[in-house]
Amino acid sequence: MPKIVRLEKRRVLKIKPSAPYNFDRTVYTPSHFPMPTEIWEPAQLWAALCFEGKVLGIKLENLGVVNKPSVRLTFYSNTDISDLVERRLIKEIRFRLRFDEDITPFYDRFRSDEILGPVIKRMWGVRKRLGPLYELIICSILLQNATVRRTVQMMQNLLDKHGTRILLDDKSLYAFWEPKILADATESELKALKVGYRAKQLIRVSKAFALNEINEFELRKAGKEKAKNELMKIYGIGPASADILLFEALGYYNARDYIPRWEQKIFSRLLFNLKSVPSSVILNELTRRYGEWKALAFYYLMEDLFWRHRERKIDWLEREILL
DNA sequence: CATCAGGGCCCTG
DNA sequence: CAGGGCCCTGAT
Repeated sequence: MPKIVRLEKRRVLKIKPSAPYNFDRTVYTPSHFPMPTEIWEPAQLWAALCFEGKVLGIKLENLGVVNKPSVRLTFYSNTDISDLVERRLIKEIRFRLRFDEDITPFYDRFRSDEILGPVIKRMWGVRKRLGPLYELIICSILLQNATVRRTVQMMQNLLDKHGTRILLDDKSLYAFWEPKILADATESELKALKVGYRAKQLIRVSKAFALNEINEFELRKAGKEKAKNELMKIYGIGPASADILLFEALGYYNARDYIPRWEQKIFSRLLFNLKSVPSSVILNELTRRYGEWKALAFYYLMEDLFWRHRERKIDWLEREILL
């Protein structure tokens, strides 16, 4: 059982993101499996994070509208946070939530694309939020060769054992452990949490982070090819996971060179209105249409589909993908 | 009951 | 560069 911590409110501030900014569709991604590190409700997001070794809670509230965005940010913690750490934290949150990004070049270019155009209208102001590299690496390892259901279970087991459960308002959520914790764990200890052969990978990647052999901030500056190279050196990270990380942690909007089976089925429909098109053909079409924006375009298409499905069930998606 | 695939990756030949 | 094995679980 994890230690449970109730955090105290520390600081509130207001941020004005550049317009357009679609709060709900940026902070919540219905195609992703739910992470116990955060809870979303319309216009609100609660999140737990481990930042510079401290367990923190944050709450984001949407006070504006897409074309006149405004966000209230509240920090919670139990330890003192220096002004310097706080400034870095705010900077990091601005960065991850893409508050200051100009998304309009993407819209200008694809507004009249027959497939992406209508999607852009519905997804107006959506940014690709970036996630913490270490957490995303753990996620991608847990996703491999597993059903989503099992991935969720492995994640829960790990967080129950090694994470910190925090309470914010009436919400209960989990902050990740520091890499050092898993770096010092034994394989059999982790296997008890039902992660199977992934135990070895989890330990090795955690060691690399604990020893600062992988540094998220360095990788952000490294450039795409170098970053990809470094990521693929990690035991347990191959081409599929590297794509995810380049896009979701480092923000490369063209990082999409691999299509897993379940996404292949979806994009056969979205791009060709067919049941099964080879992934190589999908990839070529994606590149032909969207070039350097192909990963972001892919993301827009995918999330739009799942938002539509949320609002009004899409039969084939339910039947063929979500069982 | 057994068998198998599931949102890959590593290792071997 | 093709193919087997990997931990576990729920589906068949």
